[in-house]
Amino acid sequence: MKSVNIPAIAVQRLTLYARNLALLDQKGMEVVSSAGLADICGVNPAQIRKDLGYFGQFGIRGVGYYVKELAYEIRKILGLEKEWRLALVGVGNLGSALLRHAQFLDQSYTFVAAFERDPKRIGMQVGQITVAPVKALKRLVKDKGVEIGVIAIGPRWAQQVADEFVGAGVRGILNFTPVQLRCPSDLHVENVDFTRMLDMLCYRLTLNQ
Amino acid sequence: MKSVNIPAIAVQRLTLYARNLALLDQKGMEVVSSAGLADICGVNPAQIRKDLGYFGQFGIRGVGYYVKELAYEIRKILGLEKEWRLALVGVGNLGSALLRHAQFLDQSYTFVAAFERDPKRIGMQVGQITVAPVKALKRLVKDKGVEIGVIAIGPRWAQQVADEFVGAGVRGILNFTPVQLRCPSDLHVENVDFTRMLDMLCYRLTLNQ
DNA sequence: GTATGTGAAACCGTTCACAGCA
DNA sequence: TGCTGTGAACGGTTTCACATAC
Repeated sequence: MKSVNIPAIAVQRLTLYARNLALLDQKGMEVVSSAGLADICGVNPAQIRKDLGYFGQFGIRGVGYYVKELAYEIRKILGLEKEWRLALVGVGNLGSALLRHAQFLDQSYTFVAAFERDPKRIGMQVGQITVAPVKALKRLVKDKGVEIGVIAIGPRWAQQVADEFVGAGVRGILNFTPVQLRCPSDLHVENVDFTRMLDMLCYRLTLNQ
Repeated sequence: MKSVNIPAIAVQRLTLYARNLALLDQKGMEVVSSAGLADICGVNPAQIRKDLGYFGQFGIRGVGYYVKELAYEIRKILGLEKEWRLALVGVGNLGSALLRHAQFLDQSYTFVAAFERDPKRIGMQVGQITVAPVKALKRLVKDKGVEIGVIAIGPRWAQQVADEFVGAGVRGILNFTPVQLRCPSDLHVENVDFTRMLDMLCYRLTLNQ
């Protein structure tokens, strides 16, 4: 790995390459060139080579990249060759969908706890998990070694739940609310705000009439 | 509006400003400076002024921006001062959450139809909407003047559903599957892929030990 | 005095083009 | 020969700095 600062956008594309390499592997393709992968991903071939170049040399000149090998290397770069323990707050429609399908999406992610404010939902069984009260968050997060907190509630209590997660010692938060969380700088937050995506879609539709 | 090409990333930030201006308005704040808004949004003050500069002059020198007025102007720029009609495919956990809360999130968006492949779900009432079979998509999308299609199903049939939407004449797609849709270039697609967000979070956590 | 609007400068990311290697 | 890896050129975005206006 080089000492230059790696742009976040390059890492973002790495996740894109990972997805498409997994698909190519499923289809039985063994080797792919930067041009081939670039075509599938909708980017410039040189960009793929540059992005990979931040982390090492994974190809063979005159040949290309071995699909399985490159897929593995990227997963290793992204830190997906370990199991990440997640905890969810908010077992509504969205939260339930996450609980049920997380294992499906990637072997690396496992929900080990789920919390709710609504007393009616506490004790519910969703997938493998029993829904606990938010009061129990700090203890369970510590006991179960949760590393990533997922917030899938309405915007109103989002900040408070984030604070709870911080207090309990999680290192990252995946935030599904449209709220910008105020968090210590050593905590990593990724926001999934589809309402802003929708707004951008409308802008583009409005531009072209 | 100026004739220079407006960077997509500037529009993305516009949606951020819109969110925070709405919050400031709710709190009763009447005027805000680019420095004040920048602090809240976590960007550089000059960037806000530049971004706004692409679309016109909205501030008063020596004073700042009127919160309500700027919020309105940005909504107008984004094309949110009209009602957008959406149709959903996939009334699972995620889809149900969208149907129930869309009106909540912004007055501009209304779901006018919802579709399912699963016969068990057809005929279900979710919010104001009766779930219809995918077979009826083309007719209903045309009859109800749907402009934006929302795909919230598993990855397997995502491309096929996208093709249906294209055939039915929608102009934009909000895609919640991790599949990269192949669509005609005049159709606008926005992807909401939280699995990639999660991967990026893991990368950052892995970097800092 | 204060904060916007905007050219100019600095910075960063993308693409080119080719040396290097299988 | 063919494709990777990478310095250099290019283009675009961010930030600075100040003239301008309230």
